[in-house]
Amino acid sequence: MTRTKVPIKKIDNSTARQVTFPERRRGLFKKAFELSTLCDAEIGLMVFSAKGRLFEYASSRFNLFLTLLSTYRKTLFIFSFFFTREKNPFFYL
Amino acid sequence: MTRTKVPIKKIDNSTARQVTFPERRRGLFKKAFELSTLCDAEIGLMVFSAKGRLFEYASSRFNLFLTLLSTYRKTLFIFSFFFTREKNPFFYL
DNA sequence: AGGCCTATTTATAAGAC
DNA sequence: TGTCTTATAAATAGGCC
Repeated sequence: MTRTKVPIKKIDNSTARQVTFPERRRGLFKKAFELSTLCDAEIGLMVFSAKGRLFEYASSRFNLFLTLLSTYRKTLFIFSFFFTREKNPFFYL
Repeated sequence: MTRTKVPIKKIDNSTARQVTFPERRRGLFKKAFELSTLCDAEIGLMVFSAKGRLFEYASSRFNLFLTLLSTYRKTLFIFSFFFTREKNPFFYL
């Protein structure tokens, strides 16, 4: 239920946190798509889960931007260690 | 008022579109902050207005990512021409 | 152009299964 | 664990100033 108001701080319970993550992630991506569509804006959005998994959204032209970024894969891979709490991040941009 | 349901397509009226943009942009950034905080996720979000103005949000560790990106300013500047409908974009990453 | 108001739509937390 | 439900919180469209 947003049957109850939830304070905006890290959810203590791990299970509850893992349930909330995909729900709100989906909501965020939907909002990004709507803003881009309604207002003719270009949007790039990257979300790393606590375990370092990457989810991304890009409006049409932004795909060019992400393509550009892929040029720097090795550098970004190094940086991935900063984004994850895992010692061996399982994603690769 | 969401007194009426709005179809998700480009808002025809320019004034209405310009009113909606900052409102939904604020909403999107808030959602990004909430997801990052609640679920311990790292988020990078870039929004270009139709005129090419940049708005961005980054959760804590993502600032390192944006710092990295600044290394490629010149390349991104060239790309800015793809993001904007203006001939002379007034932003510079 | 920007800030409040508020009816209505939308998002979502917790339950049920 | 995943899907569906539903009560409630949150976002927001259009008015008004």
